[in-house]
Amino acid sequence: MTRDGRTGGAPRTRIQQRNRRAILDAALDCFSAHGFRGATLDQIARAAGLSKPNLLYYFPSKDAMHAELLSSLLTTWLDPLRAIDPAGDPVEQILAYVHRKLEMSRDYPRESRLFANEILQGAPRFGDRIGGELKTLVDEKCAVIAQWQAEGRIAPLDPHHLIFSIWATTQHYADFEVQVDEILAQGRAAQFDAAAVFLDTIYRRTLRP
Amino acid sequence: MTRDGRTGGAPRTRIQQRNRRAILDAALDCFSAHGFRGATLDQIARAAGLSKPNLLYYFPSKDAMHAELLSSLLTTWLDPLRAIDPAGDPVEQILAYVHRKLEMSRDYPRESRLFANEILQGAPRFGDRIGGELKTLVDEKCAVIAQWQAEGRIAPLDPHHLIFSIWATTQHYADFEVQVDEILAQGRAAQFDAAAVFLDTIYRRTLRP
DNA sequence: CGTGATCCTGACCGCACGGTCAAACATTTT
DNA sequence: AAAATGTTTGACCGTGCGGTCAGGATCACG
Repeated sequence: MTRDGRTGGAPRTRIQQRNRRAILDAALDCFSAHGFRGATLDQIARAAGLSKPNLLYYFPSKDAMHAELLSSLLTTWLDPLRAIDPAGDPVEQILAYVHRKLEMSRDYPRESRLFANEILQGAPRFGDRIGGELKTLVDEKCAVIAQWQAEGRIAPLDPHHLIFSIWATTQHYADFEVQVDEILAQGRAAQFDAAAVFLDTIYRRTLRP
Repeated sequence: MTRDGRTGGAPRTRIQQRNRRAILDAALDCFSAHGFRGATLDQIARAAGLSKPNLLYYFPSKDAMHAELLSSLLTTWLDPLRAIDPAGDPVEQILAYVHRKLEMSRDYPRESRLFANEILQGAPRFGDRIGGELKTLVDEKCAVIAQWQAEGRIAPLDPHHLIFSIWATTQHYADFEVQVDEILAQGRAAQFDAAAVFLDTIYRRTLRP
């Protein structure tokens, strides 16, 4: 037994790296598609091409896999917001944020759904992370937006609700993918191109001072 | 044994009405909070104040409860969209739709989350209903919106994505309630008032020809 | 009051789940 | 080549799940 419980502990061997990666990828598939309780270890094991006990050789428990996924997700998930530059052009900064978020929905729909599943069910295993760094970052960026508004550089709008609307409209394409697919009879690429045009338009109109 | 499997079958006695109601209400609580697999019959039974076998006296299975909830949900869920009047004023019609949807998120958050849970996980027990009446209705209303645009009465925007954005922004307040609560430090009523103002503003700006 | 229909429950069943473990297998080190 | 370390697995365990059933309690009604 070599596994330590530490989340960030650098895996020593190549085989550990490969297997941990495979497990987390399979777990992401299952958790995002069926929720935490809906996903089973056997399912994850099969998807990862490993046996169930072998999964538990690399991770102490099902919760541990889920926790690691969520934990490593939050950071990258907030990066686009973090990248909003107070020194940049207000409208372009916010629009760039919209586009980055939309691209994340296109390129990482599983991560979006994992997140959505967790929040939907009351964030039972996420808890303080939301009230913590997320709220801090959001409040910080809202202050920037409020400042821009005070300078008359974008239209006055409740910054928090503006951010909510950006989250909602962009993540919708990942979280509700089956619905979107069913209603739009076209390929994913075309869907996202059209969505980009649409969101660009409405936020440009919305933000114009 | 008196129960027939029919979904619309009118319950004969008062006690049947009361208990079926209580069960469906408890089931809605559980399913919306934990997803289909996450909810257990014992949990639902406790919430309904009945014993587990008694639940299965009124419903043949857990799936049946879930199916009945979803089935009776879809109709009322689409009513606000159905109410869009081609003969009315375009901007006001669409804004009224936005407000109705937002009110549904405020007044029926459990239903919204039940729906979200189902779609998120690929609509495994919903299936053709989406491709059926939902798509039909949406396409119909999109045609109305396209007509309005052709007449120059509202701004040209992809109608499907417009509807997606309305769904996303309004349902967000129900589906991601814990996140919204955590970030906004205020009561629910104030949240929804602010959201109404915000959405009214952005869609007014967006739709103006 | 009696009697048939309806309503309710404790005890139980089979199964699948998360997790354990001892032992086999593989790889590296000495 | 053998010892030590690291990796994998089949078999197993306890629990909680959805669901069943025989029979008891309760009700509606003649």
